[in-house]
Amino acid sequence: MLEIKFVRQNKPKVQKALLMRGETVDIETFLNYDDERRAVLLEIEELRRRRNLVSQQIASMKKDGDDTDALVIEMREVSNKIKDLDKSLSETEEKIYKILMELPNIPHESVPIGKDSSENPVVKQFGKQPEFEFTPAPHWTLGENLGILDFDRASKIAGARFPLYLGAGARLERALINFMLDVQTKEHGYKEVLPPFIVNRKSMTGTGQLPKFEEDLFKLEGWDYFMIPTAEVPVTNIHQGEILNEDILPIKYVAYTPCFRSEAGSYGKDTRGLIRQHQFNKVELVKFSKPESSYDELEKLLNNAESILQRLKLPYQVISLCTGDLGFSAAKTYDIEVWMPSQDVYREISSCSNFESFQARRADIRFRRKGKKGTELVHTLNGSGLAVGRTFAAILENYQQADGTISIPEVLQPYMDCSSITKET
RNA sequence: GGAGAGAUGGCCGAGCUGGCUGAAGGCGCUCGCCUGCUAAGCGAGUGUGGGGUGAAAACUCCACCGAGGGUUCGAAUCCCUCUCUCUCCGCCA
Repeated sequence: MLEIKFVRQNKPKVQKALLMRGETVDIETFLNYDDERRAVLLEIEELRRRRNLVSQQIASMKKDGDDTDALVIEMREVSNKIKDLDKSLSETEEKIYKILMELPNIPHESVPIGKDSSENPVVKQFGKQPEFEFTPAPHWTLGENLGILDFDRASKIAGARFPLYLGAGARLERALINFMLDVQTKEHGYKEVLPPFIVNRKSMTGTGQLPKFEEDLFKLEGWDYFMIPTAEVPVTNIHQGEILNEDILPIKYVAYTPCFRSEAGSYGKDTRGLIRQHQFNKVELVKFSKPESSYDELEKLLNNAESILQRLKLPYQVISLCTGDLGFSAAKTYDIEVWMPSQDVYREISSCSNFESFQARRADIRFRRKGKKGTELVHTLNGSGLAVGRTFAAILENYQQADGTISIPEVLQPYMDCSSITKET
């Protein structure tokens, strides 16, 4: 959410930002509602002031035994007037709120301008793409042949787009989760949290999934509860409505959670394999930062996420999302894309964003500076560190051998108790 | 599922027979003072949001005592609905 005052005072800037995002929102109408709101507010406040004054007068007159009937009658009318105006005010505010909640964040000045994902520049690359003396198989073929993935049975249990890991596959998934958590907690100073996987409407609104993107979520029948699409939601909302102490910033959390997404509108895309599932595992990094250091924190967060791929020796590249491809709540986003040999393409495996005060304003997360009065909104950031299912897929594909077995990256071997996955493991 | 108790400022905690209570007191924090009796004492200050005037400092107004309604000239205080927390019973793990 943007601040209404900011929109009022920076109309050209907001309009330009929306245009660069390819959004069409009528700021003019919005600001007219705001004018209307303030005009009515002024009137209401004047009436309230008068009522407050006279009410006190009535109190003291009663104490003296004076007759107050005339004043009481007059105030009865004033109160009715206030009630009417209040109603019209809340109607106007409703309209303003609706627009405000669906207004996306302003991109940071360093975000490249572009219309869609085809214009996202690559900002760095790491690792060498493996060369195979055979045609590399896709991970679903490898996984099914080894008996560690079973999509047929998964669809029997739940349906399309659900994973079933078996044996060494289940162990590899768990090894990855533990490895990622260990690196982030032991080496990068993140605090591990294990949050609820179901959240209420307020939390979803706080991080920006609602009200605009309800169709992307799984909602619980008969409850105003939603399955989390990412740990970002419960973890960012840990500090919802709080005023934080300056000296505990930045706060760094890492959380493993399953994630649930309806994937509405993605029919026909990535129909095979682990890339696009209704349920997948993710280790998420979340930060709360002071405004002046949030972009430094974004770079560090990105590096922390990258370090997982570096240790797994998986080739990847980092792209900076351009204005037209930026997510609703983000001011700036880097995507990390891992090399997928079977498709000869880099696939998104992490998304690291700075939301600045956009989420903090919605979720009401502030901090207080020492020796200064008043509070300020914190900046929130998050990034995958990493999407586990996609990491699993990348390992299968990049580490596949001619005989269809998978060698295990060295750093994972202590977690796996083996150095390769064969049919026998 | 049944019975009861509660929700007040950064925190703790009064007020709840309606009217100088935006809210006592304490803690914390900030600034200043003092200091031979040392994690002390003294003094002052210290909520949030919104509006108006102003270049700004500032001044001023309105709202906020879990949320939303109601009663009333006037509500933290009375009534209703909802949410959450706690205790006891039942049930399940």
